[in-house]
Amino acid sequence: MTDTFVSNPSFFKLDATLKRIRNYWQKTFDAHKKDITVDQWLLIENLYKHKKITHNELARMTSKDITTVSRIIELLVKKELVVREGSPQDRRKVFLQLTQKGTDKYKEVRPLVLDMRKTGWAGLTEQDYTELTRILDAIYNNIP
Amino acid sequence: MTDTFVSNPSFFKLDATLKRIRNYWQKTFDAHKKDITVDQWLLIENLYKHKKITHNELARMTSKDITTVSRIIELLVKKELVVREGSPQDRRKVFLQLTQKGTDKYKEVRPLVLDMRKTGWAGLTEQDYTELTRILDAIYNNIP
DNA sequence: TTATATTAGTTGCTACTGCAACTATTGCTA
DNA sequence: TAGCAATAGTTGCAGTAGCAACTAATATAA
Repeated sequence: MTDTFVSNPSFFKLDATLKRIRNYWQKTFDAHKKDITVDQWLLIENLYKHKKITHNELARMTSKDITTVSRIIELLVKKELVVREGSPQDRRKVFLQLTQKGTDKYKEVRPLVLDMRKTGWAGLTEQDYTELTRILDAIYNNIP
Repeated sequence: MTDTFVSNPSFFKLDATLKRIRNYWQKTFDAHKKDITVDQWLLIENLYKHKKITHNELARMTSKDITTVSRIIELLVKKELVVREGSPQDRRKVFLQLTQKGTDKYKEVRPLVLDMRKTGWAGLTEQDYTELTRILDAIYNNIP
């Protein structure tokens, strides 16, 4: 591997791309008055798929710090999109669930997200997707 | 492009990989007592390369908001790694430059960064790098 | 069974992000 | 040249990120 190669700013490119996507998503949510942030959406999406999970599990699934999840959930509870429910078996645990309003929000926002993903991948192939996944996974797993 | 494909969480994978890299870099900086954050490093790196630029130019180069750059620079000035110098030609502009201490910091930290890049790319080829760049650029340019 | 370790979650703190509103300065145009 | 638009930068605000220290509850080991 050449030195030029190693010096190249892949970190920067990842960061720039992600920011661009995040920005686009947020602007689209705002334009459609969805009253939601990108990260709030990510939590809702996972809660929809897994129905009833704890802060910890949600944190692992979303690659977020438990602290961060706890605070985003706080906001979602205030918006009445999520309810917290203590576990009777283990009183340390708190189960999270979408409310009806939360489920409705999911169904409202999901089409926007699908559209935006299509936009982002325009002109790219499934092969490209596989490659991207492979390379990102490799980098991820290289890091101690 | 299939629906399964579009539903796949590429955003999430990008985010997770970037967080992992960022975390690894920060922990390495801390372990070597470099007293610097990853984003502070990115600004220093660009100031080293471009010597004398404004907040605006630095923001464009790093894909950061001018606001963010302004505040990170504030911290770097406090650490005496950067000096601000008003432009006599255009009194709205402020030129930024590394101090000697800032230049020293750059030279101190740079080897760590090169090592970490090598670690991240272990087992991957230049071809992989080219592919990643191509795909990320395509996504970036697809976004309106 | 008591002491200790582990686990779940919250709170405090510092830093990065991005929008909106603001000041100061410069450029452009009627 | 007066008036307005554009540009550079800062400040206020809300949200995300992650570490450290904390509480509460559960699990484990002497």
